[in-house]
Amino acid sequence: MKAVTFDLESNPDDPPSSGLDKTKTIKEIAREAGVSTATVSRVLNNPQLVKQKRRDAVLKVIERHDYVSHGMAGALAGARSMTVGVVIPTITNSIYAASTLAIQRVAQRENYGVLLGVSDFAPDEERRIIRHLIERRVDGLILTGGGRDPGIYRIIERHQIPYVVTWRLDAAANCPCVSFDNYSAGRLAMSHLLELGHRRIGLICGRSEVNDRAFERRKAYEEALAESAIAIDPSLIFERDFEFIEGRTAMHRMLDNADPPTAVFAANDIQAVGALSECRVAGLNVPADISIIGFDDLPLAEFTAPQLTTIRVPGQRMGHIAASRLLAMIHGEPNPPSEVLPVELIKRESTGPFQKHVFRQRNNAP
Amino acid sequence: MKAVTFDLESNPDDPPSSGLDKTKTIKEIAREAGVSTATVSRVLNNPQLVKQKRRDAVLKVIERHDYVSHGMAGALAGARSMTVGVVIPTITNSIYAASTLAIQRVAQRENYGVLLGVSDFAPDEERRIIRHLIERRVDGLILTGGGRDPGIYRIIERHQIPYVVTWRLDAAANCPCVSFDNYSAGRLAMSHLLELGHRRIGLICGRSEVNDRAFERRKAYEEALAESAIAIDPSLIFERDFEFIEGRTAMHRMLDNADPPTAVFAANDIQAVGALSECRVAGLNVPADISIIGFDDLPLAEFTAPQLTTIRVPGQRMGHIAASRLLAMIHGEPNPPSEVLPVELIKRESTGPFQKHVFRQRNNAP
DNA sequence: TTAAAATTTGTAAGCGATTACATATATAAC
DNA sequence: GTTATATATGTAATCGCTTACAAATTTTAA
Repeated sequence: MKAVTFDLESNPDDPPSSGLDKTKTIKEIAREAGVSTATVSRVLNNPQLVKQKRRDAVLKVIERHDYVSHGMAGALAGARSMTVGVVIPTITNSIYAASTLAIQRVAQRENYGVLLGVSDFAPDEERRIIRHLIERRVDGLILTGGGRDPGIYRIIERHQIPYVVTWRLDAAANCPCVSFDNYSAGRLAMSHLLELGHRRIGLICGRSEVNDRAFERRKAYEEALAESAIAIDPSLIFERDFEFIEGRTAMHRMLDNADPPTAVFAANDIQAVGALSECRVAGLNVPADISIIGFDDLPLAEFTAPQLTTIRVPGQRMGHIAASRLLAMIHGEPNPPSEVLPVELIKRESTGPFQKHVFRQRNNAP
Repeated sequence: MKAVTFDLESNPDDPPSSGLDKTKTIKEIAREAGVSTATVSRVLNNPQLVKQKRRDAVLKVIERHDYVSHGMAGALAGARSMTVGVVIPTITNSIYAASTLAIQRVAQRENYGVLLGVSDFAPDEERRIIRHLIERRVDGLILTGGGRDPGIYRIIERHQIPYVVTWRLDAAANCPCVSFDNYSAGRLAMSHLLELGHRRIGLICGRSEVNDRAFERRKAYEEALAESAIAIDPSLIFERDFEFIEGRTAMHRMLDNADPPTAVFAANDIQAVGALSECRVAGLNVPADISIIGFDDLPLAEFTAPQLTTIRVPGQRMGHIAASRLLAMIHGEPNPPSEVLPVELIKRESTGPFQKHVFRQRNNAP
């Protein structure tokens, strides 16, 4: 306010008294460089259209004033914001780090900025974030996982914003997905356990109502058991938040079971590590007494004691491909088909063959 | 392009043939609701200025069309973008998760959106991100750590964007800092080790040239030793990236030392966990054979084997306070003073008293 | 009932860039 | 040396919104 009043007193033709004055506009840069605003704009966006000599002169002025173009004005006029929005559920653990980083790198290479929103697994928050990103007129959107209110897709589509979904496979979706198949990845984990001879298997996973990845993995668990003619025991299934401590407490209750499992499928590494630590506290030997398999193959998985057997998920590749596809869509190419990437079983130390004798002992102790 | 041509053919007074047509503007909403654009704008930004009845009518139209205001146009006209930018070095590990989440919550409460940039510890990338955020005309900026080119501050200040710095303490900075004192936190860790009787102490930390937190912690390490009249042995100091594996390899080399340390200060929990796992592989008992203290108190620290002794850093509080301060600045309040929060030593299982006998044994083995 | 005050709405001038188009200048072709 | 072609620059309309100000309406006070 004060600054404005002050400005009126000074002659606009006067050179600024000090270097550090108010934000410069393209017009002022143009005047100072003795060119039109169009030329300045071209120097910034299509340098090859401006003669070398003039270009250098303009650049010098730009640098002298630390001029940064007003992106909003640019986006308004030019209709491109040069930004993509990325929405992930959490940064509390590093599950989405690899894919996010890959997205950022690809975007940056093409001079796009990335706006990251963290929904904290809350649908309302995710919706708010998406609206905010649309308001900022991102040129494209990368969403994580599925299972959201279809209204959200409608909004995005109304605004004709290209988007791709990662970490979830939905062949029927009307947008490209870049993912692995959570269901068959879950089956892969279960096969491993089953092949080791385990028949009493517990499950720890995320909340399947708000997390479709958890849902798919749980389904894999249940169907794998069914196909092996093993009854599903609800007292061996725990849906919890993505926290170490939740894995621990779930495991604790699992061990309290009258007939505890000989193996546990923890549908993410975080909970698996929590479960692992609970076993240690309980004096159980993994995998001799009980096998644990995780999911994700976080960097951490290699550094636990014992090292965690898990399912490696192609985080980086998903991010890379999703970003590339999105950029292509932004550039006007037609929607690419969905892409399904392979996962991999990483056998480490936390799973081993079923041994019937060992493990009833502990439970018989006082 | 095609759409534009097409539009010309249709009578602008015609009602749209289907619900799903091109993005609506405030003008169209206004026309359809039978009010002026000013009224629509007020419904969105100052609802109390519009009579109930009319407001409801406008809202109905807005909802029918999933209208989302063009934030860029708004920011251009109104000079507020309702967004704050946050720049952190990494999301690969969860060190900055707590503070970032807290920022997001505070911002959201006041209806601000958060744009998150991840610099991946690269100064150039950080600069690019900051420019991009300025271009998007964020209303405020929260930076992580110090040690960056002063030119960056100049740019931010030229654009008169309020900003605060977290995770680093710099009383002399001309912007508010919200942090703990990395140096004295480092001293706290060292005191713990020293009090346990250790005199041969190794250090694993981040790269002190690009990371001022690492620098401060290293300084604490060196000065603590100096004050205890212990010579600094460069062969016991390892500056590495923030990765588990780096902690492991650093530890490996440390154990190869002709005179290996009896304790290690790992200046972050990630590297500490790496070190821990290397000890296990080497058949060393922590803390009987060697003590390890971490830094940060990640959620993970409680779930390692053994549980990690570490320095608890007030991540969440930093984020909360930083965001609150920033919002106040955005609302025109004068810059608050810097704030220094306390840290805490969390004693768990990975540190224990010096025991001279045990540990030369291993090294004497073939 | 009427004037004054308070509330509600509309009008229209920007905000700071981009870009189609017109114009000016340089290069090429004959 | 012209004329045609290509290149370089400028002019000014435009993007969609906010908001100062003016105008209209309602409420309050006398």
